[in-house]
Amino acid sequence: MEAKRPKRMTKQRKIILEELRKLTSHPTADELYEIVRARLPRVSLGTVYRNLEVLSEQGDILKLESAGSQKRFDGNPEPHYHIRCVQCGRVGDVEHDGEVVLPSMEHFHCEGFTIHSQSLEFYGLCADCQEKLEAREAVGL
Amino acid sequence: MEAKRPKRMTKQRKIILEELRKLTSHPTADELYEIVRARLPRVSLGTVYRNLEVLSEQGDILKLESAGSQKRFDGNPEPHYHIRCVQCGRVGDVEHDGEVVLPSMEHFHCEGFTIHSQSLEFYGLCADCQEKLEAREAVGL
DNA sequence: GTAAATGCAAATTGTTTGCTTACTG
DNA sequence: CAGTAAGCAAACAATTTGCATTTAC
Repeated sequence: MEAKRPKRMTKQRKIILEELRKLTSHPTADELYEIVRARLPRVSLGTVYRNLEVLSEQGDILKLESAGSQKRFDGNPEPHYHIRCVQCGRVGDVEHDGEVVLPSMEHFHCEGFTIHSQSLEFYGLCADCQEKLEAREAVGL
Repeated sequence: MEAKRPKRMTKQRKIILEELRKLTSHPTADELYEIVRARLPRVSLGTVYRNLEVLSEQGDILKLESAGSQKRFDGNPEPHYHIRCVQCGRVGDVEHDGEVVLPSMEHFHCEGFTIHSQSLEFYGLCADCQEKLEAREAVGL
């Protein structure tokens, strides 16, 4: 049994992580690519994808796959709740007052699956989409 | 303001819905396409996609989205909980004993978003992936 | 020095769309 | 018989991969 070789902290990986940590916007890979390009003009989109994968495997960031067409990434690896705009796919962090008590996992079961975790997910509209919707309604749909 | 024209119940749409209703496996569009082809050899994958879209808009089925991977479809449109295999993406229905009480939505808030709904989602491993994992562990990873 | 990671481009995968023809209501 | 929907193929979008070269350790 061989030891797992260590991952290298390349300049690219470091900058990708730094830039993602600065954001609270849960960017997609290509959004982050555009940002990282300001500091690394020759970086490739493939490198961004590869690094986001490695960083999320290592638990340094979160990969959000819940819905929408593109994956989004969160520089804050601490478990927390997310809301997704059902219109455009944008993701936000959800705050809560007091402690959140989820129903105990023992009460749930599923034939053919081993349940490992559960999460509460929120859906709604982001301010932009909310605004667009109201503008359209004002005209009479 | 015009009335919405009714959707036609074509042979294809009917069979796609019937076959999806028979399944509890939450198939992907191409899995369902293969099944439907047994009854409609000349059906196209595009037709399956278009119909799954229409049927989910009408609330006849559920569209289960997961970013970056394949959409899955559920012939049971009643709200219920799902588990997703973190390895292969397969989806199962989660049963529960007693009533499920989720934390009240008033305790959650998110700057820049209007929260409309919340849902509990489960993650784990399907029997196949669990088995493969155990086989690999037995050899010493 | 060596394996891991990069940049680049091409390949894959899942899904959508344009267009002509067929068929439902 | 009007217009929705089908079939087919080509287009698209997001992500992944192969390979020669560079770089971290």
